[in-house]
Amino acid sequence: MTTRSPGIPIGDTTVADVARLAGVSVATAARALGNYGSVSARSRELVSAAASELGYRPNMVARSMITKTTRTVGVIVGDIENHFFLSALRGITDRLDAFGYDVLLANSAEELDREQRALQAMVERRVDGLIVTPAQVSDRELLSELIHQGLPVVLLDRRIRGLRADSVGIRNREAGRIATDYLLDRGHRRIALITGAGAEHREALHAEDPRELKTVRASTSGTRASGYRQALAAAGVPFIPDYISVAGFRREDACLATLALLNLPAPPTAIVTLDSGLTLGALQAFRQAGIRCPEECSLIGFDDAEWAEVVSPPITVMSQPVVQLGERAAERLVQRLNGEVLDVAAIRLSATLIERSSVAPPPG
Amino acid sequence: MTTRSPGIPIGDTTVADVARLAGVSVATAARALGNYGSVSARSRELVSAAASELGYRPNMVARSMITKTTRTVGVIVGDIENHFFLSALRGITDRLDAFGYDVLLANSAEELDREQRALQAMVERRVDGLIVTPAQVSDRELLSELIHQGLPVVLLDRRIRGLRADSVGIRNREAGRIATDYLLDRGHRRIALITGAGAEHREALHAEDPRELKTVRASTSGTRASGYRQALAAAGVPFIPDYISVAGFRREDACLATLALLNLPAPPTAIVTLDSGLTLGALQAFRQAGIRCPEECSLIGFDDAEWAEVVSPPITVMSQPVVQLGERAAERLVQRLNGEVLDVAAIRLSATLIERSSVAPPPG
DNA sequence: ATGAAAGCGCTAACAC
DNA sequence: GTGTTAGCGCTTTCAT
Repeated sequence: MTTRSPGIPIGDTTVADVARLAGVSVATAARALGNYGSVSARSRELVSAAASELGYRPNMVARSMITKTTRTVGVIVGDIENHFFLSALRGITDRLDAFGYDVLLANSAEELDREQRALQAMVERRVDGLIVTPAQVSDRELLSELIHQGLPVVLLDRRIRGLRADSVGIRNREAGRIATDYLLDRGHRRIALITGAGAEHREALHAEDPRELKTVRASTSGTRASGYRQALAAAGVPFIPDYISVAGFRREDACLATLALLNLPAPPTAIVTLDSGLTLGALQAFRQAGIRCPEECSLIGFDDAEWAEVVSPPITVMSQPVVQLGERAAERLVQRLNGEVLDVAAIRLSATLIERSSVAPPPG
Repeated sequence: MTTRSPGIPIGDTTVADVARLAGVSVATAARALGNYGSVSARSRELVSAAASELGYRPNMVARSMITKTTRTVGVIVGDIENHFFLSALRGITDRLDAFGYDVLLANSAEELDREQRALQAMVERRVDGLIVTPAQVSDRELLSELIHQGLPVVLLDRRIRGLRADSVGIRNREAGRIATDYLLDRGHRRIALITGAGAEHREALHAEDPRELKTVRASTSGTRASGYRQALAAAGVPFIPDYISVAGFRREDACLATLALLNLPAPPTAIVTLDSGLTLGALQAFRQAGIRCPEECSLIGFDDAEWAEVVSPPITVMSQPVVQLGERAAERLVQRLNGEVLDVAAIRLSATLIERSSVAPPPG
């Protein structure tokens, strides 16, 4: 039940008003309201009665002014429509909520300037910490400066070389290796990989010398590709640059890439797609080209999307514990927010292979 | 290039510091920095030089204190993992970003107390406005009070009876009718509908008297169901309560519901699912029961999910312009934030039917 | 165009 | 346990 009359704008009544009505000092009222210091039971009652009569609502911005903490963390995601971020966000908000933090959300849309603007805005709003999925081509300048200044930052999914910040993600190389090994074990030798990495990484990904991959190592794709090459090498299967297809980020790109792969003189008998959007694209290509999966071409994807077991064939995937990833990022951040002194850590969780029906031995 | 030395915490330098270094008054420095009032070109230069030398960063919280505006809008979504909200969020953040507003995000997880807490937190943080997808069972008390106090609020997707707030969504009755008509036109007479509405709506949805639907009209499901019944009535097809299946919100619920429907003495020859998760569940059930779609049972879903055209069969859906819905909500809110005096409006966009291959004439 | 000074609503010393 | 007071960093009269 609300005792106050309607039409009174929010924030019209202050602690001073409450104090006056309760017949106590502002300090006492503030203590009672803010639940700190010591207040007698009687004062507490008086104050809370006055507060509810006046419809008092604490003003966090005034409080932040003094305490220099906003209990807000900024979250910058690369692409808000990507299911990965969505689930991660779920983990982040749930955990953060439990610790009493609110989330200021920004979508960089993988654009550098939007990321920078978001970063700027968050600093000006004095967020207590940041969880960031740096855009593909990220300017480490500002982020790095903020970290130096002591702002707690945790990087999600992607890492940035030389940035002294915690990061949370899966063991990408291992995941790439497991997926490839799985295919190798079933007899595949012509295994293609479709990645969504930016075109700027094409050369490194195609290079004969695996050490070139170092330049793209910060990207999840580069690391997964490196796992793929490790697996091939271990099995004595030669690396064929043409089998690495650097598609764009959209599904259509992956569809085209798959079609191109299928038209190669020696087309692959199996394909690994590095994210769920790409998997969808490959599936679409199979359909268009009339290729039966897994009979004619096997497929293994990344990320266990909601549709993965409903499509036909149900897709075998490397499943990332996405919600957990978000949770861990939030937890790590909260530790720092609590003032714990921690070494910079790269928190890695394992992706797990979920066997379904999109992989079979190669034809013939 | 950053001129300041590292290690200086954010917010350590204030306008006063800048003013001192620039040799001007705080007022002048503030005017130059905040880009208001009038400042001579010379002062402006002096100030901005001093500012960058000191690495000055405006403090929005102090500014908000004075201006009583935070340039922040709160967004409360019902289920952050639902693709619908995700896309809507994309529309919201993009538009809001363009207008210079930041987003404070909260996930109510369809729980009333979390919604209330989020609302409370946002008020205390003095957001300038709110975009809310009220939880299924929403307590209109607080929201209603806030609206009365003049806080701009726009409701997304769902509406709340008796709440004087703008709302944005699709024409649900029309959409329900179109989907049903489409099936009717192809000869179906036994058409089932699977909704995710809470169990509390089961009775009203099953009632013989369509007027009962009024009680669930605020829910999107109720209104869509009402369109379904309109269509049946217009075609002279009797309404069969058993054909309305009130599933939970999870995919498994829909799967079970579909299985039950299929086991009816006179099973439906077509099914309408009211959201994409339910569609996935129905598909799963078809697979489990070995039912061929559309040959044995047709299916028409709501929401054009990314996988809709890749599954087999590709699903015919009522596509909601989700991103646009988010954009319109944001735009409407900004208008109010700008002080425009507007009547309360229910902004309705149309859903469109996307024909694919999950609908065929009934068997036999 | 500029400056001095008065707060915004709250918390944090510091007395009592 | 309570009150007084001094700010937090900024904007905003109101003079000049």
